[in-house]
Amino acid sequence: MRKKTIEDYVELVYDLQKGKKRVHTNDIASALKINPASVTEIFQKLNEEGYVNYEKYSGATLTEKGKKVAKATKKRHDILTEFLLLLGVDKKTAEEDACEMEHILQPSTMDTVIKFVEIVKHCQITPYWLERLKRYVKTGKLSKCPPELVDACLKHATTSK
Amino acid sequence: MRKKTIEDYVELVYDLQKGKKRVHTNDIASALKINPASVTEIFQKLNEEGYVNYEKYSGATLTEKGKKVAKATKKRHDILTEFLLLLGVDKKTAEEDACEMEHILQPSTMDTVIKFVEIVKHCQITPYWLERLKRYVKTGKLSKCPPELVDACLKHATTSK
DNA sequence: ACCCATTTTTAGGCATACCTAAATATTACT
DNA sequence: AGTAATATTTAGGTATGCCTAAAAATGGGT
Repeated sequence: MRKKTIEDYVELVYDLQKGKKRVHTNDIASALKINPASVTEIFQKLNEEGYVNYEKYSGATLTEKGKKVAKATKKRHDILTEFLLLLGVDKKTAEEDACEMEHILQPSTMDTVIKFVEIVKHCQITPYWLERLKRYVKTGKLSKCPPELVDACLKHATTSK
Repeated sequence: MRKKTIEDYVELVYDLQKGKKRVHTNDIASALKINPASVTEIFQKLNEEGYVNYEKYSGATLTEKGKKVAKATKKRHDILTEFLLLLGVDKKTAEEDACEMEHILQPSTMDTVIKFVEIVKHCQITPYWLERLKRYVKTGKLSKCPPELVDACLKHATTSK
């Protein structure tokens, strides 16, 4: 199975598993609007590859391996969504694009994104130029950066080398 | 054909077309390290769908439609690479991840990325906190943001509302 | 405990994007 | 121009992730 397929399904099983013991083919099928028969096949393969414990007619639960993948994928998803939101992407689009990005970005890129989000979130304020970016994205108008601010940044940029 | 497949092949034809009249199945095959026979099939389908002019034994050229797709894809690719480089992702990884992202990001997300790159590039200096991010990515150590800078930003953030 | 509705699986099919082996076209050389 | 080497295509095959239709298992109501 493709990485994307494994991660997508395992993540969904993880979400649907909350509040119930086992996830049934129908749960996945209706969530994804695909045929239950297709989910049966997927479950069989996920079972073979050790991501779920699946038994005929009684649904599936995640194995430790599956849980690990699900949590990692979900974490990437959440961080990427937050990242896109910070940049000014609207919520729906951020969710959707994060859903694709979570499968393709390499670890070192994810690490960079994580640190980006971390820095911005731990700032006492939203960085000025991020606000500028959001305004630009929303209105299409780009304001000029105040010279005093450039100077202030410049001072720190050079002193830190 | 899948969007990704069309874009990837058309983009490659575009690159290989430079300096020669027609792109042959072998050119693509050796670039992608796949079997020439597979490229024949792809060319036939791209031809049917109007992205290339393909004729047996004589290779393919891009149609206007194909050129348009190739240029747009390439542009997205370049901007995404630049974006990731700005964040501190290393060159090789940036190229590779851009290559995947170029097919999945929605137009509004791409627009945001474009504006991000634009703002940072048109800054007289590299924004201070972007430098901080790069240092953090590289060294794993996160320096504290100088209070004066926070104050300066804060002033502009509030006055601009 | 039995029957009927619902859920789930099985079996067989399809498109995509790849493969190998064999056939055929092109080209380059003498 | 004929032939050998190379390039390209055809034919047939594979795995993936979906489908439909039909068979089989499950479970709730009386």
